[in-house]
Amino acid sequence: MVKIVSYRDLVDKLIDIFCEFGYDGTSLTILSQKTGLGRASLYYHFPGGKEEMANAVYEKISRDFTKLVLAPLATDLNFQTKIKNMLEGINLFYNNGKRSCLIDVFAIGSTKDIFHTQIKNAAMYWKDSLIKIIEDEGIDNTRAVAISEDIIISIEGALIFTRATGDYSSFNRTLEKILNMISVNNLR
Amino acid sequence: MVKIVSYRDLVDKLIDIFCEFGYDGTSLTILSQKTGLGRASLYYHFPGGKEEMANAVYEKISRDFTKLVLAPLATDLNFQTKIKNMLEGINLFYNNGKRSCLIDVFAIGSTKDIFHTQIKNAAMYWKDSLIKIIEDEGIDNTRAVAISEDIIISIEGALIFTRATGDYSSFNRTLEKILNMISVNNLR
DNA sequence: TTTATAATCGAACGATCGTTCTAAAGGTGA
DNA sequence: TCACCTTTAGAACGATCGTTCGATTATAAA
Repeated sequence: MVKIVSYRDLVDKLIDIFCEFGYDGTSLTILSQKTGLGRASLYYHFPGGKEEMANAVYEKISRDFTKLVLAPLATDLNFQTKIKNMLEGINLFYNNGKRSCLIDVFAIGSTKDIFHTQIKNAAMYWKDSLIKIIEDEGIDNTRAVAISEDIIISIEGALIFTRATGDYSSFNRTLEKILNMISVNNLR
Repeated sequence: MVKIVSYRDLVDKLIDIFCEFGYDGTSLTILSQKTGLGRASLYYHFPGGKEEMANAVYEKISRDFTKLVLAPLATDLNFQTKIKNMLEGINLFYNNGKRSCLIDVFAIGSTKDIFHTQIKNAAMYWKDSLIKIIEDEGIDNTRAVAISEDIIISIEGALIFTRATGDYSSFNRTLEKILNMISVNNLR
């Protein structure tokens, strides 16, 4: 096990734990065992307890997603490059499809109500960002909306399919498919 | 609330409950309140307790999926009709995208290890069924695999996206997109 | 070395978990 | 009415939950 030496390491470890067991399935006993910290030590770092740990995890994930996936779309680079960079960000964010649970963990169970609005806003923002840069390529709105949804849906679906089958190659295949699809010739 | 008058109604209700709270998030207190049955009454129907309830739920879902989604692919009808019937089955199975959690509930938390193999097999069988009928249309294997994965991934992704955004229309739009995609002219 | 703060720990708390208990109500055929 | 089986119910069990407690160790500046 990777030794935890900083707060950042601790949050990274919490991400793995919540992903493996889900929020409701993660007990303090599990958290203590997997992090190597005593129960009281966890409460020293997160006085709000389990819920504050989930918040820290969500905020870390949210920052990573913004940096790796959303930020590349807001640059001044050309269209193809922006999409390519976004897909590389997706690959990093989801660790080649191996970390497929990031949304589901918070979309199910006790955390559902807490994070639903934030997840919704993130999805909408992602979609709107894609629509904007596709429209900038001269594509009409209706088609831009369809393409944007298609991109996001393909990525999310590939994550689910990959987790179900254990076949990580299908995740990478999907990312390549998206990259091929968005050559300007294919857009129209 | 719909009154529960039979074992079948009870299992249907359990599906809704597990979908809403997840397996680990569903307590016996919740189960008792939502079904209107006392704790001991639940144990009368499911002596194995919570785990047996989850099994009953999974088996019901599995039967529905086989009947609504897989069976249409194994008929003697023409290709387009088979796909069309499958998509209608998907629409029924997922209730227009409103029941998007059927897989995730069992793929996360304590039930993960129990049902992982079964979920994997179901996904593979679905994919193989699609590959077979696409190859029957004269498409080579490599392309048939890609198309099959694309269909499943689009459906699963649309479910995730729909749950995140609350926009059920994108689910139906995705099903229509698949139907348009699989006209034999577009396949090659 | 002394002192102050940061970080750790396991024991123990009340609450809730899944489960089991005993008993009663409801229904059916004799 | 009676006996019998199905189905119901809530109280109570031990176990585990998330949380808090008092106290000890580690770190670092004085």
